[in-house]
Amino acid sequence: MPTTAEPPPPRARPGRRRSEESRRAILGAALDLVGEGGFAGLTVEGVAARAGVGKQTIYRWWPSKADVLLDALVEEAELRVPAGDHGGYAADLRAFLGDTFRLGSRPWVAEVLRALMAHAQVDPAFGERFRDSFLRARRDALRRIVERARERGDLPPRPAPDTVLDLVFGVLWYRILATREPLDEALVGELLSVLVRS
Amino acid sequence: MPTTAEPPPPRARPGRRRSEESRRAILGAALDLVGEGGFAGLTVEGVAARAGVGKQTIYRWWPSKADVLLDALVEEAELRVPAGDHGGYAADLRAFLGDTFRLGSRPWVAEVLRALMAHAQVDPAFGERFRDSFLRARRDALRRIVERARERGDLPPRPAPDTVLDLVFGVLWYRILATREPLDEALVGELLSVLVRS
Amino acid sequence: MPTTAEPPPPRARPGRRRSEESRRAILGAALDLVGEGGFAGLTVEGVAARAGVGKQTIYRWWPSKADVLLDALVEEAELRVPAGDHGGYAADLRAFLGDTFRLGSRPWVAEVLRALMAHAQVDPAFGERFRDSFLRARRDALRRIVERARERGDLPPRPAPDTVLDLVFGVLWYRILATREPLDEALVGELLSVLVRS
Amino acid sequence: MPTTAEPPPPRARPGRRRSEESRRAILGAALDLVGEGGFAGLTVEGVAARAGVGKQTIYRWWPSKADVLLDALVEEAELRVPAGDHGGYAADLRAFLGDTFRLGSRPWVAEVLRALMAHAQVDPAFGERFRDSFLRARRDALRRIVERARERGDLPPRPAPDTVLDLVFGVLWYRILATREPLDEALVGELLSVLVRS
DNA sequence: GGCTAAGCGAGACGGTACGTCCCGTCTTTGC
DNA sequence: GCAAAGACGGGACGTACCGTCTCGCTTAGCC
Repeated sequence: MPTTAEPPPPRARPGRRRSEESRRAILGAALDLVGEGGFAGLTVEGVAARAGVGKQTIYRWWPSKADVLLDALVEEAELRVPAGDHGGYAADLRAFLGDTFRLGSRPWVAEVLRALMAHAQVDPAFGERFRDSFLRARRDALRRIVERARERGDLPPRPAPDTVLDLVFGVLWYRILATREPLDEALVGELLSVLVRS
Repeated sequence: MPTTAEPPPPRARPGRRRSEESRRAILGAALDLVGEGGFAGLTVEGVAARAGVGKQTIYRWWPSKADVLLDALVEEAELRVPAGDHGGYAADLRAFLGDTFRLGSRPWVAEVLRALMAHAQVDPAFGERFRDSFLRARRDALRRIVERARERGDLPPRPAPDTVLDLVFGVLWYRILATREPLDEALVGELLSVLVRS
Repeated sequence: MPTTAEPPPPRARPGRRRSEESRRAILGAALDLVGEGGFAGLTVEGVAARAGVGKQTIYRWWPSKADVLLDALVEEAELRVPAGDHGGYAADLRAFLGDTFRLGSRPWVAEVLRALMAHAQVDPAFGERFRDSFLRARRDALRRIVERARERGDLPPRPAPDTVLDLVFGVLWYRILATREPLDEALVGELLSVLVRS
Repeated sequence: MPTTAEPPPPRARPGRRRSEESRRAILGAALDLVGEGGFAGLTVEGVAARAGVGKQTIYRWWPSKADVLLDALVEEAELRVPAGDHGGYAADLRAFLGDTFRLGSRPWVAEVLRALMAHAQVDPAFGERFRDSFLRARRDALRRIVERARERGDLPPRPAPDTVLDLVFGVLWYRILATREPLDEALVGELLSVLVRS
């Protein structure tokens, strides 16, 4: 008799359930503290104290304080992947860049992104998680746009699809991390001129 | 006849001179420790112990351990600015990218660059120093190449000079920090195709 | 029937309890180190290392290293207050002096007493604690003996009770701190001849 | 021909002479600092800075900062030994106690005495110097008085001469170090009643 | 209703590194 | 050769957080 695949029972364990209230308080406190003192001002002890929570509760659910922050970012910033179809490569790109830059222009988001990328360099385990979840999702969204253009025959022969991703995210992160210049409409135009060769 | 102002004699103060031996030992120890354990393994106490030096001697001459590392990088990697004239924009660019990528391909250099950029996000004061010295010098070198091309009439109308800088360094840093893919010859080709529009 | 007020239960707080093992290890390490290198050889770092304990655990429970040492002395030396009734002033005094001198003749006790009195001069806050707890308790014990003699009519008119305390403890401490001559039976006789005027 | 003993030439060494000005500035600065922050506030670096002097100059002439302080005390307090003859034991004692207590009642003197006795416990080498010079001189002064009384037949049979010294200096130091009660006329009376048995 | 099993706030624990203070020494220029 | 200046190796300070480990308590499913 073949065993049928069971849908995993969503909840059968005894014991107290995870506190939604604490979870929210922790994410909120993490954002608060990063906003106030940058990533250097974000400590597990500080989050616990601010959230009115025991440190153990944080360590129980997140492997590091950067993971807390990443969760907070995803939850708070409504990080939808904007890969909708706007009828053409240029229009799709413009929409993607507009959405992405608009998000990265909110100061606290930029601050959190800086903190995450910095921590990814220092904590290799988090670095892997960060690349494999957050960064990959962003790349995949843009890759879908490029792929769609290729299928349409919309895509210029150069630069190659992967280079498109490197150029777009390279400039984005470089401005956030290094020059701190705004992600503005002018930059969208420059990028489009490079990528679309109108 | 009035005496003309003399250039001030470079040294007249009393007191023991700064120890060149200690300075070198500190820079060497910093590179060693970063190589062994990443930036997380770099501590002022560790550097002092490894270099056979008092902690105060480090704090006396560098504002933070990241500044030590930056000095060590500049001194060790012979960071010459490769803006020589190769006869044309494409050739100049190719030379610059080759030099730069060759340097960034050495693993310990990449490790140090990651550490510095990460610390620049966490320590705002160091961030400013890092931007205003190291990053600016790199940008200026490339800017001179672009400028020379513009004077020659060699420069394509798009992308704009500043965008060139953002694209080149954006991709460079993005690969170092995020994707960790190699800075190889293929990337040089891709960049040239975008920037020169052959 | 109303319930009568109950004495508060001695422990209801959450959180891990203080480690008795660490407490003992700290006191023991403090005595060891003073024995080996005098008070100058007693450092918080040394105690922590020797006791296998974090420095914070010491700072959490004692305001200074001298307080650690005082606790260790009180605990280790079984500092009972020898104010038993031996039938008369002279006998009481003789018993008190014998007990006290016997204690102060143990080399490590003398070493600790020197360290405590010295630190009391250097650290005013500890000085106050030292006077108000340790020194006061010793004085009170002798004062009870003198008081009992006064009630019995046993007490000579001079010296006044407070002067008795000053003379006894004065000589005791002077020998410990200054001359370092032994606290021997001869001194007991001399003091008795002065205080009792037999 | 026998060589005649030459009187040592009082000054023949080459080089700059010891600066009297620096010496005075150092002693003054030491007293200032002890007055301001107790012995804990007395550091060699502090004295050097306050006196406008190099640290080496201090180390050249004094083995420890406590020796500086001792010199300052001796120089400043005009520590004459008051063993003049007043015609009888009681009168001599009264004069000695009066002089001594008057000196010890000046707050800065008491502070310095506390510091010296404390440091003598912590630094064994200084302890020996302190006992063999300062403390011994005080004891000798009182011993001369007692001796004179003995020769006159003025001295009571008890307490023994050495006990007299222990009692007097014991009470004196005990008040300075432990109880911090004033060295007043009442105490002189009490001591006389014990020592003279009028 | 009692039992077992989480999860919770609280907080003490062994550690590591921080940045500072001061030590006592050494080295330089200048008198 | 003494003096001021000041850098040097070293050691301890007291603090801040780390990540772990009990506590007493609460909240859930299960027999």
